[in-house]
Amino acid sequence: MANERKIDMVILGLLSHEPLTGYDIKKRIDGAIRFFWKGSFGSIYPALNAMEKDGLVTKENSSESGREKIVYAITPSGTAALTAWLKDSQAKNELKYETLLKLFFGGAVDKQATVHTIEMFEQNVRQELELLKRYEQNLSRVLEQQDHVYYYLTVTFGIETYEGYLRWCEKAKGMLLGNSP
Amino acid sequence: MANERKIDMVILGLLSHEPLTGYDIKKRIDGAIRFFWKGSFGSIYPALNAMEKDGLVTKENSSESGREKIVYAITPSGTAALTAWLKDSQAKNELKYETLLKLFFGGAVDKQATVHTIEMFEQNVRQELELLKRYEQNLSRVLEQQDHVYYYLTVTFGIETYEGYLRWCEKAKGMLLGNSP
DNA sequence: ATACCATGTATCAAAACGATATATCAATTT
DNA sequence: AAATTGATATATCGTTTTGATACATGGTAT
Repeated sequence: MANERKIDMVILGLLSHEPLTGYDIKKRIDGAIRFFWKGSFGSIYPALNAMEKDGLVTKENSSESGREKIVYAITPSGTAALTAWLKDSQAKNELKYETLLKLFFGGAVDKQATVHTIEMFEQNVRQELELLKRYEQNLSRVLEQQDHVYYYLTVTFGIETYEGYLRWCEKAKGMLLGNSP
Repeated sequence: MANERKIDMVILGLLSHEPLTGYDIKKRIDGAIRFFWKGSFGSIYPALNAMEKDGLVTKENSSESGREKIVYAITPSGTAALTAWLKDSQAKNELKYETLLKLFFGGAVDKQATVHTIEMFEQNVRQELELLKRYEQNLSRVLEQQDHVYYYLTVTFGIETYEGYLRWCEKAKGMLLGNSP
């Protein structure tokens, strides 16, 4: 049972649009993708090497423009692996929310500490939500263009959930501070 | 820079209420906690051993009722570690949504495949939401009791976000199937 | 009887994280 | 002109976590 590396699919998905370096891939993951996935150099570079050996991608040294770098491109075999994964509708969704963990065990400390944890969370959500809304505005203008729907939908997913987070934060703070009418 | 094991905090939090075996801890994590965190035997047992060596927990062989087992209890030192973590309002929240990943790269396959992926997600969310709502009903009756607020709030967090997920699923399916009026 | 499932502890390979090391190039500062 | 800074770029290392597996016991239903 080959324990399928998920990072492979992220990389293949990105390479299906254009050839990229490992560094490029990391930048893409830290961009729009970061709202629902992440990946580190420590997983990207080993994965690229393994996938090159397996024939899913090709590497090419390019020292033309500026400094030396290794540009990776997807192969037909890589495209096959990507589409096979995409066509499988089963997906594992997993969230690790340290904020919720601290809330769950909040009984061991004073309420103020837990409220503060929620406030930090709230602040971060507010910031990210603003960013997502800017993305949405820009994307809604080019929605007719091919494939932009998919990007757009991941953004609206973020907006929907983040707005839910903010509603919950208000309720949670009110309940902890005893503002029940 | 000791890379603080998060599983330690989950274990200490659970042990702060009552002594437990490793197996018990796993069951607790797979219960109410699974909506915002997870942990496997492969991390629980090694963590328990390490923490016993560090004096954060004590182990005691108990062969009294039925078969042999090892019951762990928290020490003052363990309580100190737990509260120190709880009082730090900074928290890392991270979600890995394979559903969203498949959506993001949906352009590489036919729309039906992506719609099906969303439908599978929707189905799962609907199931979990029902469960969460049952939890909420039961908890709302004992909300005055000590510490139940914290549990209750993690449940309402799940409800709020899951309801947002369902709203999004409708929108997403409509957009992909071209039901725009 | 025996089959089955929950209980219970433990380990292993593989995957991912997070930090760090190293080096080059471009832009800015001094 | 020289020095500094920050972005680019590749790579590795120890640690943590996952997911699977192994193994054994106790209770219960057939």
